[in-house]
Amino acid sequence: MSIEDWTESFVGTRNLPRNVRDKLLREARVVKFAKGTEVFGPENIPDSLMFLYSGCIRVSQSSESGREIVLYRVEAGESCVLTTACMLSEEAYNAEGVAETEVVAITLPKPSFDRLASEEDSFRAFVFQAYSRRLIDLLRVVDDVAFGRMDVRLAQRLLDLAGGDQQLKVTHQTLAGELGTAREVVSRILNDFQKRNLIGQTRGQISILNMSELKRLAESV
Amino acid sequence: MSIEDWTESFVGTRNLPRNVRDKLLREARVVKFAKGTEVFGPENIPDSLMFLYSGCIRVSQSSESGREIVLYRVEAGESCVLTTACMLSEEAYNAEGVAETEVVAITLPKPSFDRLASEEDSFRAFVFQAYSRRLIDLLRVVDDVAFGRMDVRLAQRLLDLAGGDQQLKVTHQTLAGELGTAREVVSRILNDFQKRNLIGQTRGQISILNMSELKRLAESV
DNA sequence: ACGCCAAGGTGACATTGTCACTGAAGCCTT
DNA sequence: AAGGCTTCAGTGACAATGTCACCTTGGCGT
Repeated sequence: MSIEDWTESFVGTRNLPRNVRDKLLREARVVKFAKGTEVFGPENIPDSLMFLYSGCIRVSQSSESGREIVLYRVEAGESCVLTTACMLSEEAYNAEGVAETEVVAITLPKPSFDRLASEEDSFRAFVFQAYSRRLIDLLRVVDDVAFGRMDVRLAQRLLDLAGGDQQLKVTHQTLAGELGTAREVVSRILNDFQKRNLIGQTRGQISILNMSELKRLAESV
Repeated sequence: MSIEDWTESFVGTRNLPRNVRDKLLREARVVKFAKGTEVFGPENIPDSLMFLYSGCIRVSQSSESGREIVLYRVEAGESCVLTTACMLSEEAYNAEGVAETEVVAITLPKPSFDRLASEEDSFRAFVFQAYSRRLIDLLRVVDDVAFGRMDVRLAQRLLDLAGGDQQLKVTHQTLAGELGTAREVVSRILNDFQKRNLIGQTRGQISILNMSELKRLAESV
């Protein structure tokens, strides 16, 4: 599929009438972000709605003390509502989105967005759904951070990031940033995992040795 | 203002044409909840959108282990979007809303909501704004829980709940539930506050003795 | 007066966060 | 190959927070 056909990629647009989609293709702009680039941040609030055509955006929040926590990831086909949320309610916030891979996004100017949200039920449902998903994501984060054990959360995140693989290239510091904790804590727990032969470690790399046991730990709520 | 005029109470409806408002008054239902009642919960998901005419709903999340944390409060004039969020994305969640005072709410059936969101810009903006506010609220909660010091958070919450007053009727357990921590932790910190003459305590009651110093502590991010 | 129950206190211990270091691995440059 | 730099990880001490078991107290109803 060529990028000209991006309306095909989103559940909110793929069922729209052909003429509406053609209009969208004219009105929207396609934007690319290199891996590692900031897509949005406290200093950099886009004034249009964004849809992710391809790639992955990591949305995280950071404290003054330098700690960081990953809130969720925006994947292809999803919409990034946090920027719009912030646009609407003019409160400060300190979340930022970083392109985790190369990212191709569609930005829709606010007037086009408004018209679409008003005229097209399926598009409006898509946007509401996007908001809802993020709310639920954040509920999950709150639950984890407030009530979860760090070793369990780390086990979960290892499995998530590995994505079925056994090898995993990630530093302790990065894992700490995923979970909103300190590197030392991650190191302690990983060393414990290693002693229990759940994982092996080399510099910047982790290999899962006992996936089933790690899963058991991750689910031992 | 009589309750017949509720469309006057919401920024999303008060500027609608008279005939639209009249239609709303016919379609919506007015619901009351007694203080302490569960407005929604994991077992009890309403299938309509709710607007709070009067009172206050405390939205909290609880863990299996019995701990609890207050996510935000829905005040009069606001909309409670979490229920809709959950309706849309059919994921489980364990947040619940409890009427903190007597509550009068307006429930709008989904078809009416859809029509309104489609036809009326100001109503749609109102709903988006409601979603946005909750997203921002949750970002704040994540920030506090992940990075905040408990004594600072407790000082903030005391001042919030006191609302300018000096006296405050609240138990340690309730405060723990506000912050997502354990009663013992609250007791420890309150005893520390007392030793420093910031507050006085009797059973079920706290009096703020040194408001300015408590504020200083609450803002010492 | 009595018993009951919710509210709160306490000490021991586990987990997590912070700080100040140290050591080690990889990657330059020469 | 040798040195030197930077990033990554390990460590011990301590502080903050969470958990557990158990105790005391205040207020209430009978």
